[in-house]
Amino acid sequence: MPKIMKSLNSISRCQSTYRSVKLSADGICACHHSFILIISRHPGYSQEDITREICLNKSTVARTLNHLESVGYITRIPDSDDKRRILVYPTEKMLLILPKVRAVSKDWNDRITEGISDEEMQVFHSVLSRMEQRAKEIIGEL
Amino acid sequence: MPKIMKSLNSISRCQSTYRSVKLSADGICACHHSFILIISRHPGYSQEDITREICLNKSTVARTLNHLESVGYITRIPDSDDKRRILVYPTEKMLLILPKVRAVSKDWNDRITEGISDEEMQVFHSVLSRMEQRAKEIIGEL
DNA sequence: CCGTATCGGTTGCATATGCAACAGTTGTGT
DNA sequence: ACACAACTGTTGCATATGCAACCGATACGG
Repeated sequence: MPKIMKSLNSISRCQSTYRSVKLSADGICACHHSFILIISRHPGYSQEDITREICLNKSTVARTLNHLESVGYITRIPDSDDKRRILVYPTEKMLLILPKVRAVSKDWNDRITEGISDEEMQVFHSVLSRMEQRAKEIIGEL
Repeated sequence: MPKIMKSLNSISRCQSTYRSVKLSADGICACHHSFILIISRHPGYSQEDITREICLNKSTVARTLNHLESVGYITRIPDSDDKRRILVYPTEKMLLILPKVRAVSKDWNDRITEGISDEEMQVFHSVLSRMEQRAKEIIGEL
C-alpha cells in the first residue's frame, strides 16, 4: 500500500520550511503566505470564506488576520448587509510584497514539478483536485 | 496556474481532523498517528531516522517520543555502537492499538481515492513520490 | 411578534511545532 | 594523541493551531 498521506504531509512541511527561509527577511512567516495569496486573489472575502478556502480552524484564521491587520497588510470592514460578517481587503502594503510572495510560490512549484511531463501533471492535477473535494466532503460529514 | 500546494495542504489538514475525530477516544491525537505507523513499521529506527521519514523538526520528534514513552507506547534504548543514538521500539500496548490506527488510515485513503481509476492512481503515485523526493532535496540544499 | 436555533467571529486554554543554543559522542586530520 | 568539526539528541523560548465556550446578529417557527 503506497503511502499517499505520508508523501503529502512531507511535501507540505517541506514547503512550509522553504517559505520560511525565503520570506523571513520580509517579516512574513510561512503561515501568512497562503493568507496573502488568498486575500489578494479574493478581496472582500469574509473570514469564514477564508476559513473554508484555507482549511484552517476559524480561531486560527481570526488570529492570523489580527496579526496581518496590525502590521498593515489587510483592512477589515464589517459587512453592512450582515453585521456578523467581517470582510477582508488587502492594503497597498500587501500588494507591494505580493509579487515576491507569488515568485516564491512559483519557484517552489517549478522545482518540485521538475522532470514531470505535461500529461502526467494533467492527471496529477485532476486526481489531486478530486481528492481535495472528497477530503472536504468527508470532514463536512463528521 | 493550478494550486497544487493549496490542495495538498488542505488534504493534509482535513486528514489531521479526521484522525483526531476517529482516534480521540483512544487517547491518540492526530500527531501521534504517523509516529505509530512509522515506529511499528520500522522498529529500531533512531530518532533521526524518524525525523527524516516524518519530515518534522527533531525537537518535535523528541518531545512526541517523550509523550509516547510516558504513556507506554514505545521503549527507547540507547544504541551501544553509537552512544549518541537512541533506538525506538514499539511496546505491546502499541501493537494492540495498531490495527485500529491502520484501519483509520486505510478508511481515509479509500475514501479520498473513491472514483479514481487504477491508471490514474498509478500516475498520481509516481508523480507524488517524485515530488516528495524533490521537496526533500530542495530543503536539504537550503 | 417572541423564543429559539443558527451563524460568524472572538477568547481562554491546552498542545504542537520550529528555531537556536546547548551537551555529549564520534569522526577526522595533523 | 589532540584539537576541531560533525553528528544526535535535549531544552528554552516564541509562535501556531485546535477545541470548546462564549457573544452579538440573523433566520425561523409558533
